[in-house]
Amino acid sequence: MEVRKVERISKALSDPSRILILQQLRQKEDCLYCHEISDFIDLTQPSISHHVKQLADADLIVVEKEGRNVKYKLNKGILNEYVQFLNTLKI
Amino acid sequence: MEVRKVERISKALSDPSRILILQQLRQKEDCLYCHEISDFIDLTQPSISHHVKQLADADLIVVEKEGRNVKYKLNKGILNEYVQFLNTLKI
DNA sequence: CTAATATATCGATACATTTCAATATATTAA
DNA sequence: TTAATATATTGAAATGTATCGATATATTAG
Repeated sequence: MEVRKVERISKALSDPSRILILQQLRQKEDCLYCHEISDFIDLTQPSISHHVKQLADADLIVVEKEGRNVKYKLNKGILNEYVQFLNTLKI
Repeated sequence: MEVRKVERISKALSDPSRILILQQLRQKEDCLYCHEISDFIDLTQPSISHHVKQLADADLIVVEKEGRNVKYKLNKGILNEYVQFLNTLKI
């Protein structure tokens, strides 16, 4: 994995709201709807949209449109690649 | 691992200079001296000191004084904990 | 087609981070 | 003890990020 990508993923993971979104994604068994996020994050809609974008730009989540709703899934592949990179740092 | 800690480690990992320091640490087989960092990072001494501090505050590196020199080691334990946290996001 | 709903984008402000020059501290050498 | 070396801290400028209100876009409902 390229350093630029590691940077971007790390930055995406460096915010409490975004970590919470990923944790809820796991709890919801990998299928979180956009409008559900405001249930557990006390920020305005544009702010939440911004955080989701960071996660999507880092490829940590996959965005799927369902009519006028948006659904997110965790991209386990990229998380695995990231973990693999971290493991290379441990010799 | 607590979310605050995940945040701090992620932030430490979100900068190219800091990633490079960790990579060189691995190459030097876990024993990098402070003054060696300027060989591969083109920043002033205070900037390098700042980056090293971020890594140390995140517990990613262990700092050891050797006379007037400072030596760094990777903290593999914390990296393992971080990876373990990331794995909990994948169900 | 029009109104309502869901999400994204824009522009501005507040806050955080990076970087540097200058300076401080700590250790060794002379 | 004084000078030299290694690293840390401070303060400031530049840049980046988070947040919000306002607005745009896209989809569905009526």
